[in-house]
Amino acid sequence: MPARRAVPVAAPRRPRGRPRKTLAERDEGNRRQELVRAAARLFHRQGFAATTTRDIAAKAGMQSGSPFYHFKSKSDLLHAVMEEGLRAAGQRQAEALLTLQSDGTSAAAVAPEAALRALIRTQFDILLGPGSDFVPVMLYEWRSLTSRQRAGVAKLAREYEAPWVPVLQALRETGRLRADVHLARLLIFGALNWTVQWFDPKKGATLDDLTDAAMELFVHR
Amino acid sequence: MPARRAVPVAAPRRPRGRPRKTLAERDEGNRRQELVRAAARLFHRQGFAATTTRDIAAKAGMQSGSPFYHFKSKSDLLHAVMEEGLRAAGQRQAEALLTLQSDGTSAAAVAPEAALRALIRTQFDILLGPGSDFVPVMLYEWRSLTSRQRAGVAKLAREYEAPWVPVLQALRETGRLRADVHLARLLIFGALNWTVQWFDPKKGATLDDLTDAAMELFVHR
DNA sequence: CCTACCGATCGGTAGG
DNA sequence: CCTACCGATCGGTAGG
Repeated sequence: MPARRAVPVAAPRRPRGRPRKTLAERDEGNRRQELVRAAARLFHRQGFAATTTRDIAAKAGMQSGSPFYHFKSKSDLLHAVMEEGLRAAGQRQAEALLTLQSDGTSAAAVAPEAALRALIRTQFDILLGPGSDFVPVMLYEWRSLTSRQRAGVAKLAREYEAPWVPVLQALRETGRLRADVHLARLLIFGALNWTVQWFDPKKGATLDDLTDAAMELFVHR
Repeated sequence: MPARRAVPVAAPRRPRGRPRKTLAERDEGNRRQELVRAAARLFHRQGFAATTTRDIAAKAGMQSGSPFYHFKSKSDLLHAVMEEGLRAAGQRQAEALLTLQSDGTSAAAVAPEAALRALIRTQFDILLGPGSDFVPVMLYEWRSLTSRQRAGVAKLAREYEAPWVPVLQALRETGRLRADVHLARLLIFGALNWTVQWFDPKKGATLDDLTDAAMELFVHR
């Protein structure tokens, strides 16, 4: 048998195609998420412009340049915070509405009022509950997005807002709401969103108290 | 007659005491006010952190270092914007309430509802009417004050808010409001303050429309 | 993801 | 109030 031609020695064989993730690579998604979480908290507490990418890196345990390995720009980080916030919010809202339909109470009569209560309670949880940095950042920092990013976020926000309209419409038809439905929705959202500015759980009121007060304020007897 | 001793020639006689203001000096207050106005508009449009003192100087027709002749720091300028906003707002509110008392309608019955309408309408004017940059800046940028400045602004804000409570209390006693008075006031303020985020006069609704919608939403029949 | 760095910008000041 | 400037900070990048 002739000596085989020398072939370039291949590196130790590795499986073809997409490599199985090593431990470090599997971490990658987590590191990215840690950055988003750190950014959400800092943007919420200090505002976007007053937060440096160095602050965020430090909070995620990285060096100053490292966020830019995961995100093209500071504004992309802000965008990621908002998208994550709206995604989670939409999911929670959908779950709340589903629970409502399957809880067995006779739909027709109680429905719109119970639905509004569920929507409001969910909104308070998103705005003020544990881990609630993402949506407040969206509410108070959307000016800092590029206009292209802003358009995308606005679309997600409209999807989140959509389920409120038929509920308010139904309440209006039963005389429990007098105002124009669209203006009412905007005013109600303002009342809820503004709680981010003043609500302090240490002062005694709970999110349920807040929900009761809101229902009493908006829904007529 | 002996020659008089030479006396140092005095500069052209000027009146004693506080000098009459020259044109340039009379301008000084105006220049300061121009800075505050320019700052209010820019802080409102871009946010405090995203506005540079150079932006403000340029808008007031000055060089980059000149704002610091009038204000010790950027944060002092912000503080001046807020104090001016609250001062003007308090004055307008007081006028609105006075007009109410002297318009001749029999007080007892209509009073609380008419009073709430006047308060809301005034608030919309302050937030959305012509020249309405100052109070929105206060609402959305108070975090950027030093804690000492914040305490002063908070005190003025409490004075502005005070007249709302007895009005809401009276409405509650006549059954036109069901919610707790203090929570109701906070929720109502949120609904009004949030209009800064979405109200667009070009979309057809007027401040009177907004006032009607708010009254219909909050005041039960 | 770190190291080392750049270019730009910013609040603020001295001196007139 | 302008001129001229400083020191610090910041978003972002090259190269490994």
